Amino acid sequence: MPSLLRSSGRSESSAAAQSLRARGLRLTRPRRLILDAVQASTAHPSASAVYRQVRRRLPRVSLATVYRNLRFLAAEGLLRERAGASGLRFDGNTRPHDHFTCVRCGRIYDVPGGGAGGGVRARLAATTGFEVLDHRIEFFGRCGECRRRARRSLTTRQRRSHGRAKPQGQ
Amino acid sequence: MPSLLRSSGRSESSAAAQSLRARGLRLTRPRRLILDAVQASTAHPSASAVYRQVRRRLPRVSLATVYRNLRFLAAEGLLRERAGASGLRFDGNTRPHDHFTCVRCGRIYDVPGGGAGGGVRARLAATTGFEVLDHRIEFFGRCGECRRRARRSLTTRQRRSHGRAKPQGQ
DNA sequence: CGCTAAACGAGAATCATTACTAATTGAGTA
DNA sequence: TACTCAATTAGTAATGATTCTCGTTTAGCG
Repeated sequence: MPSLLRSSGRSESSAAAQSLRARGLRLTRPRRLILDAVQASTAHPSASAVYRQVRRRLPRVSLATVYRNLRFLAAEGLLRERAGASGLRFDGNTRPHDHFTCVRCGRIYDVPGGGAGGGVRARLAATTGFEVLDHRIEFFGRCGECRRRARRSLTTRQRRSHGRAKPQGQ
Repeated sequence: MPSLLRSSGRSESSAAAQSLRARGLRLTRPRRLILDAVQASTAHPSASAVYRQVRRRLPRVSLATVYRNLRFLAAEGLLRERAGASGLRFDGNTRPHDHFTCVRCGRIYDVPGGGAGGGVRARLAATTGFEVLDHRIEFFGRCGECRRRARRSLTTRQRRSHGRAKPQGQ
């Protein structure tokens, strides 16, 4: 059949695609969708979350393809990989920033950061003889939403004279 | 058989043991050996590294026991759990400190830290409405040993007019 | 078109971690 | 010292995430 309505028209013309092409690499449709899924999310998705998302548009995509490309895209610097208590996560925000993890709901928030980073890093470089190439700062605590929820249930508890509230995992 | 040569004499008298005992918990021999293994190491061992170590003195110990107790001891505050690119690691140093991971050899070093921490934390608490309970700072780069190694091979390379050095994983 | 390397999909294989269960052990008490 | 009960264990099965393999498809280029 002729090329009517071909979902992936001719080769990508985005900057990313061109940069890859120059090295004999391709920004295929699965790859593009995986990148989009991560970049569109602020939730620092896991590999399987990305898989679920990409599947909506490309139902036959394989989980292996998702893993393979998350790695690939991270190596190309188009996204960032980060390991934490909740396993591997991916971050479409490649600008320097810090993270805040809510210990109650498990959500990971981006926080402006960067500012203090330089100082922290300089301090270490001066102290040790190590060559510091990068650093990461993570905060743990309770996000605004969970603080409110906790306050509310605390009030309820006091009113009803009940036991302690049960925290829920992510 | 009667109790000749019982490897674990009478109950532990360490502060940790007593604190646990007060709550009906025990610092058993496997548990004690697991704690010792982590505390004796500066290498931030993985669960299986601890397993290998404990096995030397207690060959019949089970891997499940090691995992169970690493968790238990972390919950009791006797050691710290940390997740990173190289999976779950355990840290016998419960004082606040930061970490430096060498991207070449994979070793994780403790770095004094703490000092700058407070400021970093205060900044975030002020910026967002989040309640910050804890934070973690990690540095990445090349440790002294690896820098020396790199310099040496660089020299060699120059002498022989070769291509770029191949970094080796951890 | 036809070629070649890049990339894919499917499923097997691997690895770390957790769950389960019957047996053992420790600490207090009769 | 023996008894009892809950805590803890060893061993092993189950789970879940990630990686590997391999036969097939596809993009880009002559």
